[in-house]
Amino acid sequence: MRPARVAPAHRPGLTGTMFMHAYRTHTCGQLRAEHVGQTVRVSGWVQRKRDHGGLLFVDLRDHYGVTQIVFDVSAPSFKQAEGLRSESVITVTGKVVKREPSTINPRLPTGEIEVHAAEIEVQSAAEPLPIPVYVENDTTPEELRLKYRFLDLRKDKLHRNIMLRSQVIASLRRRMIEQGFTEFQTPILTADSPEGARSYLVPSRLHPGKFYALPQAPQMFKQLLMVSGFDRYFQIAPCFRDEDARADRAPGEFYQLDFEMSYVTQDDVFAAIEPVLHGVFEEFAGFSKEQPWTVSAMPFPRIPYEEALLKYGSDKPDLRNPLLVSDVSEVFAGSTFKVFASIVAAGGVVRAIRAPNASAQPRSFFDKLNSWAQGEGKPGLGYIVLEAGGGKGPIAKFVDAPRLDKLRALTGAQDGDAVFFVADKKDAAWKFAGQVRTRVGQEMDLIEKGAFRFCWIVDFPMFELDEKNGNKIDFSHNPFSMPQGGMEALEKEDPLTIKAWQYDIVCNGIELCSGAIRNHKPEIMFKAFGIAGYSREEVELRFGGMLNAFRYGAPPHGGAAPGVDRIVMLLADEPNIREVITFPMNQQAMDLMMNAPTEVPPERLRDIHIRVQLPAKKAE
RNA sequence: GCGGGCGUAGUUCAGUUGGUUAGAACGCCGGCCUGUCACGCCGGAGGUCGCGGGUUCGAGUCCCGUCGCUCGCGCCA
Repeated sequence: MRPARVAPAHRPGLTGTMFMHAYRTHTCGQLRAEHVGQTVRVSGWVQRKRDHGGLLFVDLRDHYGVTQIVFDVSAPSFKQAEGLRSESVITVTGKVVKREPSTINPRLPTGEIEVHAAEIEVQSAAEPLPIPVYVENDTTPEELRLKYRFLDLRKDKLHRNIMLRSQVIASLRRRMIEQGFTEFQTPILTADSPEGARSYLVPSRLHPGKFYALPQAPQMFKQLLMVSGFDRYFQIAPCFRDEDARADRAPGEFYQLDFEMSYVTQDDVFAAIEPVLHGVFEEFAGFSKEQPWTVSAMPFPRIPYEEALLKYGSDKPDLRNPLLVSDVSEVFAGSTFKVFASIVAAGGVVRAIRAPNASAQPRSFFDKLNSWAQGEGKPGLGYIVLEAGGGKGPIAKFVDAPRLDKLRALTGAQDGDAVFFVADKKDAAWKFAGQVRTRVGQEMDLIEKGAFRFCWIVDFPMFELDEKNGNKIDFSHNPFSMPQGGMEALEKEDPLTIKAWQYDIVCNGIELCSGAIRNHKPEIMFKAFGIAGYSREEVELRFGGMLNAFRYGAPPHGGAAPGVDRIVMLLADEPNIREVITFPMNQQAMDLMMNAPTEVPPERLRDIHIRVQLPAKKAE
């Protein structure tokens, strides 16, 4: 890593050390052959010590690199150095010496030289470490890593991930400002929004019984900034949601590149953000990699929501996976394969995943997938292997020649391929077909490597049926999105067919960004909420602030919010989002290092008018 | 809330069909070592086998419960 700041150079002519900086003249990554002969002072952590009795080597590490320090038994500092434990912080003063050719370490940028220590000062002796800081193949349990995060962050990989994060955020800022966006801050203590995820609540001391909420996103504020005429807003915005964690979802808090633009159509939003994301991915595609990964060319492909569900079995398709899903219901409709035929007759569907050249796979390949499917709670995973113009496999005998031809036509399958089947009600079928697509792609090692594959998912439905609540119509995504077709569509069309100006960006199967053209017309909002079962009064009560703003001249506007943590996670090629967050909480939303959340003294609770009512303990 | 995986020394792990005093590596402590860069060699300390109960002559091992971590489902406008 190149030094971000330059340490004061050694001043020739000063032979003593009394005029030197107290801690360092150079960083541990800085010294080269050109410094040979200079007396320098370096400070850092004792990464490793190799004690030869009469000669002792210390790898001294700081943020910038590692320098080998040599202590000779004749030096007064030798005894002190011998007693050092790993990760102690020391300051060493000594002469830069060229290494003998045979002792040069080509793996270190500073490997041509070493510092012969004349003086040592121990700044901070380290106790024995609870977790190893410098080992290869680190398998320290995460619980301990999080508790001792300050040690964990010293490790090269995590240290570089966090530096990457900072650089990515700086790059995003620069690119947004270059596109004419202005950064704003918005409140952290704000009002609870009744829609969406669970909010974190903060009790008010001055207003007994009332609560602030931490923003799930600065959604309303950014729209209000548009109403205020600022035209192009962005913010690296902290967002707070009290929802359960996942590998790619940090509990509690995360960051979004939140932005909003006035007088724009969906295409304008795409044109604004695509170069930013494309640019930042191109810029950092080589992070920690032998070869930079390739990034989808602009414009990113646009896939309508319905098509994504059908062809990829997901609303966040991984385009690195070449497998596609197709609907083959008609192959089985009225066929002798009663299981599938009856599902189709009952309104269900049969979906097929073509696996090219899978006939070469051993029987165990299909058995393994079948038991995997059973493990997912499915009856199994049916398949047909196409060979010599016919079909093989457990269900092939139910598929006669004309139906087999139809299957080939619908899936594009040829001899040598296998086709897997998923039969179920429509929603369950696309979902599981997507899982099969992923699984088969992984098992056959078909997932493209070294690539960031982007796409837009567009035309999300405005409404959906909430089957858990008696088939009530509800917003399927964001209630503030503008329905395609506007008021006319709301008045005349079947709500379940109305699309919204709503879009996601997906990269390698991860939802990176979500956004919409907003509904800035109160009348259309009342109508949309009415369809979802909310009265005018309720809408007024819940969103009065924003509705009011829209009554005094609101520009048409829209935006989106790419997730910063996920961007960094993809660039760092980390499977877990905690690897790109400096001080993450664990899956239970606890900060193991700072010990949060924690109980507070009763007087603090009295201040904020809170009485704790703990859940009843389970009966023994 | 539900399901899968894991839980043995400071750390990573091994531990046979249930059978003597639970082992190894790294780390730690002590000693030796002048060219290492994962330095090497010798010695030593270090264990409520997550916790509770049960079966058994005998449990790290089998059974039940429970707790913790993690991955997933639910959840995530």
